[in-house]
Amino acid sequence: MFRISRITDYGIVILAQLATQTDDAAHNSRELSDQTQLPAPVVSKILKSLTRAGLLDSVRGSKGGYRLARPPAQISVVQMISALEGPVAMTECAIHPGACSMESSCGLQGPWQRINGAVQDALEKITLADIADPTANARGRFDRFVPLVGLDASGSGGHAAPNNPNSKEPRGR
Amino acid sequence: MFRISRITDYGIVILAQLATQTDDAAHNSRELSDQTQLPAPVVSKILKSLTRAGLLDSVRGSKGGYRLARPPAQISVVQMISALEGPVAMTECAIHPGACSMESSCGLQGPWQRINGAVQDALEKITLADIADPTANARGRFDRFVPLVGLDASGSGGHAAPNNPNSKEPRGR
DNA sequence: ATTTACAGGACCAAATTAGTCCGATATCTT
DNA sequence: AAGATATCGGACTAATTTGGTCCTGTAAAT
Repeated sequence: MFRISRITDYGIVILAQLATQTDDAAHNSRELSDQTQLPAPVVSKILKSLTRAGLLDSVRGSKGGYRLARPPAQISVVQMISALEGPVAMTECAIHPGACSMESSCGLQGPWQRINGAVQDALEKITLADIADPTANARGRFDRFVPLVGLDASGSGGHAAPNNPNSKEPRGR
Repeated sequence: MFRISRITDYGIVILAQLATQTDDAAHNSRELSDQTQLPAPVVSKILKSLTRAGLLDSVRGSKGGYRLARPPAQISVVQMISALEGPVAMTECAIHPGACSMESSCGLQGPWQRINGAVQDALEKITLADIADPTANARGRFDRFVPLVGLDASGSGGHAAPNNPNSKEPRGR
């Protein structure tokens, strides 16, 4: 666990797709659905969210579509996640002081704010430009090892491919 | 969103509680439930998971209970999260190469592994000793500002307090 | 005017998560 | 030896969240 949601996952795929387009034209929902192989209604929904969050500009009407609101290097992972699933907040108290009724007795708000800040810093440094850069994909791969407690074999799969009611085989994104 | 699960949240509270105990005695489930004000069955369940993951040692029978398996400084946030909700993996492909059927067409495994690594690094550096240290709580608070996209007012609350079917007021953890 | 495409939500089904409970086993006390 | 106290492991249910679809309205181009 500790995953981003599927919608966010898809959203980043879509953003990466848009980042690779060299022209400045608007790309419509159907086109992006074809390119990413993601279900059209889902793509549409995600594009709307990204637009509302200010990551995309939209053009209505015929010849309309979407384009990045700013250069890929200025769109961080934090922004992408925030756009699609709300602020990066590992706990309620990390960003909403006063929301938790136990706040007075539980002395963990401070630590959580620190932890959350550390995660945000890490995610802030990585941008859409890094993600969409094809050479970056090969670099940085398996270049570190982090021992995991409880890394059991129950990989449980799932989470990355859209549900396909007809086949047990995930058809992937 | 992008939250840890409630169980993990509780688990860290429990671990912090155990870390503050100065004696080397085993503390039982009921005692910890009283101290943390968390529902007894939930505390029990969490303690079992933490034991299975190797973060706690358990003692059976009368006078039995739980104690930390090692010093708080040697228990990182990554380990705590991993123990209760599986490995820290923002996407499937970040830790399970081959699990996603789109892996060949989607060029994002590399980036995701990097992103995941960055988050793990951040979470690795913070330990139970930091969390349980009362002076650390005051420090590190509001000492940074990270602009968030989409930080709307829909705080939506919730997630931090156990469900109480009888009262609409969350009774907190 | 018609066509194309975004905007915003309502809505349902499926999957996850939270929380409870039970029988079995191990250990201490008397 | 018997009884009391705790953990162990897992089954089970209810509530919440998420994923995904669809429908009505609005804006722009032809």
